Amino acid sequence: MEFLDPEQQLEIIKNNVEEIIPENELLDKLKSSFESKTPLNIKAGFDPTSADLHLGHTLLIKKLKVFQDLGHNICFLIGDFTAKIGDPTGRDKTRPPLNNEIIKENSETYENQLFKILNKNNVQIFYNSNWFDDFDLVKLINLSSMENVARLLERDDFKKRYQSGDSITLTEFIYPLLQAYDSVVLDSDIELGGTDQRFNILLGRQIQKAFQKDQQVALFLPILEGLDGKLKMSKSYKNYIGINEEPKEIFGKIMSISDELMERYIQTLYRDSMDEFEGYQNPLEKKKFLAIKLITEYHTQEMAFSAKKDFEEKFSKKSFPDDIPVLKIESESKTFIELIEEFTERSFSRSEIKRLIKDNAIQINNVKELTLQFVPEKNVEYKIKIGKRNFYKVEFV
RNA sequence: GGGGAUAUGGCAGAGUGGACAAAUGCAUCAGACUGUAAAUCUGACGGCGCAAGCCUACGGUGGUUCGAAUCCAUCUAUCCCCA
Repeated sequence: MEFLDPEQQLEIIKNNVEEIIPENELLDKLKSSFESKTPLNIKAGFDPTSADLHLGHTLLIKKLKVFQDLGHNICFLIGDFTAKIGDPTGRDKTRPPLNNEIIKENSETYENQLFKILNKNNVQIFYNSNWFDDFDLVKLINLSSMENVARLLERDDFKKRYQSGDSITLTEFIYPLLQAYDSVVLDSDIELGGTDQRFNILLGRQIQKAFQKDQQVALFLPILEGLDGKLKMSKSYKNYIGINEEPKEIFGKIMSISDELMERYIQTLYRDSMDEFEGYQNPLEKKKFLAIKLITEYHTQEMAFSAKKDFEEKFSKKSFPDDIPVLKIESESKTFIELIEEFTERSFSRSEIKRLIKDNAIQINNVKELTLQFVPEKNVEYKIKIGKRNFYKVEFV
């Protein structure tokens, strides 16, 4: 395998990266890899705490792609064991542990999502249960002796929790050590992670040294904000866009972010192709373009445009979509509320339905002024819209 | 092991015997407006009832009281201090 000149590689790698620690070591590694014609091991780890990889993860995976294209070896670590403990990073509470089945299911979905971005070449996937499932106490104690409590407590998230009197369990202290040990097993040369992974990844260097291994270089990528514009994008905050999500959903979610947040998304997600966005003065058009670009990346361009069309029909023109199946509902001696309950499959409580009616949020065939006493005619197809996003076609029999 | 503090709705956080389905903020939902599922404004926001009202809810259980989120007992959980 022929490698690019190390200096050139470094230039490419540095793009859209927050920080590299230490940068000169990275160059050294690239140089020796170049001379010996052996690829570097690039580690990135994910805990399978959810089934979806989301846009936040893609920043990292795209960077892996960069390394892959440069000919290096990608070590994708699925933390199926560590997921059971829960990464305390950025937490203000102890994370609830996950059970084995969920972890297993999630792990399986990761691989195919991963290869939406990466090629299969030079990618190795590791599960850390392989070495942690029978990790014995002696080893654990030995590992624990390599770090001290004072340093752990200096970590910002632990410090805050400690000072405000919240609980920190001993297992959470162990987590960073395990992540660090992964680097030992994988002979990691470079570990990628969000800036919030600073502590964990740097601890990897320390532990590798203690095991008399070469130390990895830490490479930090920007953190993507969640849809709320406050917290980081994460499944557990329910503020994410998953790359496996329906195009319509992705489109909608993008349209729902604030104009301000859109700018920040463009900057973090498309820092390399900012110029494509420059032609758009109008925030509406810009947002649509962002949505199309994203959907095209993880689905197809065709789907992206159809999602756009769908959005415009539904929300701009407020027209009723065609592709809604007609539900047949037995309406004999049922009240309006009971009928709504039935065709919405109880997505609303009765009190909610009443409120919606009161707020004029339910419209039937474009009529909004409804009362609880409304009695539909039989054998007629009704177009029913509840709120902005729920459409039903119902025929009462 | 000893002493102390705390536990409230999706989250944060008031309330310390009746006026409490429980202030306020965030989140959520809806309406108006709009070039946006943006911003802004308005309203709703436990369940059941057309309604009067009823039921469930302030960590669990059991009491005191006409009446308890509020008082007492006990249990549980978390935190702090001492050892």
